[in-house]
Amino acid sequence: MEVLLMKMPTTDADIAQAIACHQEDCSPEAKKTENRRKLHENADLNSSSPSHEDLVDSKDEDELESAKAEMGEVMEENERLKKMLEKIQENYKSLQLSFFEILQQGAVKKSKCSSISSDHNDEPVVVEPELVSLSLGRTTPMESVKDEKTTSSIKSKDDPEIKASLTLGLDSKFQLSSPQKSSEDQVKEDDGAAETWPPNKIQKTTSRNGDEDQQNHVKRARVSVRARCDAPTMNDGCQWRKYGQKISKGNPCPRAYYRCTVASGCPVRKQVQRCAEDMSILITTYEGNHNHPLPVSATAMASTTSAAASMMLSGSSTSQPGLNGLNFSHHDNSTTRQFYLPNSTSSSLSPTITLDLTSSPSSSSNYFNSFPTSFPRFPPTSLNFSSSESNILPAVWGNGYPGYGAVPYYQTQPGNSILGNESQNQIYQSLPGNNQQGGASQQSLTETLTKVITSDPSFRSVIAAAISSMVCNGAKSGDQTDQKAQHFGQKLMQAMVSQNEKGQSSCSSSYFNGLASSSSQTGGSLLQSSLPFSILNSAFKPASDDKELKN
DNA sequence: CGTGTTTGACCCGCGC
DNA sequence: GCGCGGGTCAAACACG
Repeated sequence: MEVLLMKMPTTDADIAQAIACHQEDCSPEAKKTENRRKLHENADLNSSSPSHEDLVDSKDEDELESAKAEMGEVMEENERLKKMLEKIQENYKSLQLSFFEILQQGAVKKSKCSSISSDHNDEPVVVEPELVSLSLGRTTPMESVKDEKTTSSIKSKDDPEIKASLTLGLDSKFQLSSPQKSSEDQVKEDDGAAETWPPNKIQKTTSRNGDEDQQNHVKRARVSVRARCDAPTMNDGCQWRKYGQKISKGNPCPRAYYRCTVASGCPVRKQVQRCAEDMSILITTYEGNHNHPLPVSATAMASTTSAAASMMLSGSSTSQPGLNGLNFSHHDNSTTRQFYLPNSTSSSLSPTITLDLTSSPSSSSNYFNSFPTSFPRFPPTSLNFSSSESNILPAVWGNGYPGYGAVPYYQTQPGNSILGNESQNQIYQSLPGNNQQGGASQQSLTETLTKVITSDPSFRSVIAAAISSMVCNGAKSGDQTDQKAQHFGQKLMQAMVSQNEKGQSSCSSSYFNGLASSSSQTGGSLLQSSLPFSILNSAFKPASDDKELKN
């Protein structure tokens, strides 16, 4: 029986438990439940081999002893929890102190700058101290030294409470930064959304300086979706009109060009091409954002692409090189080549993110990869949501991260993105510094995963949408792996919610509570029946998430 | 007849 | 400057 119980946890359950056990060795609650389970097993074992004599007495004794043992353990747990609470309080106080200290520094700097500087650069002066004060370790270069001192003096970065606060700070930064966007940027965003294709021609006429160039890069963000599909195109819910076909070099299969016909003037285009190495894999590359309401059936993919694009763009524009000592390690070309749009001029100019919904064994080992590219600014990024392997979580999460150019935070807002640009920053932040090399423990990986997902709305929506895509496909095909994926998604959510309820700050748990509750408000989402995600809410209403976060 | 697809021509960026 | 390759256009065609 015990053997059965030991084997009972499927890989999905293991994953869920691995996520739940992200703090220290394992969270107290998890230990408690584990102890209870063991006690229960003992009781079951005893009861499963009943002797006719002394059955009642031995049972009573066992119960008594087990009850005593349980009480002792519970008391131990209680003590441990008390210590943890004290620790959290201490950390909170020191954080608060450093927070006010930084605020004061910011105020001093502000007064200095306002007295010195002329009137035209007021805005950065106002913005910067706020960003610094709330970033808690992620600062502009100007403040990095001071901030490093303050944060390092508080506690080591490995402290989960600190990390939670860090996430909170980043979200706060995100929230604050949004209203700081100048009206000019807002106009640019609107232009980007209402842009009519072809953008290339617009680019020709408008590309004069770096800012506009960046805007164009933003407009041309691409999301590539790899999925196994027998049909000529993937049914993503949108209406498309084919406007061209070309045989690209290096691939015998022709590439088809489609544009969205749901609304006239919609700038969204997609390219559909079969993978040269595996004809059953359909590579669909989306470009642009829809400027019209989408049918419900199309929201999943649209949210995926939008969130993924904005995630990558935000990361590329705001991350700092060598952050937390992380560097990208280049993957073997043999495993990454398939993700490229081969020799695509546009792909080399455009940031491209790949959502891998296939079950290709060659790609199942990387779930957040970055690839070497000839264009250093926007390296193609891959999110792999392979559903065939049950060991989806322990996979290595990106052995490194690209050294994007450092760009001041307040200068870069994705043109058509409704999402914040914190995504990748948080991913960088959450990743345990040097543990990424080879022997990273599963614990740290799952911890990283959890933190990233819980702290980032856009990334969350990417995962939500991607999983939903798998679930939807599974519903059609009845594939067992997709059912696994669905199960995994539910486990993932449950694990994260429970984990957040336990040890972490209220930040993440309320995040997910809000997320779970918001899914009921969305209405009509394909996800609702299968997953407690809300694509629309998570992808397009980050502000509401942050409100939840505050509460 | 309206809508969508096909396909050759054209444009443009990039590398040599 | 030239060639190559990706992306787009638009006339011709197919289909309901």
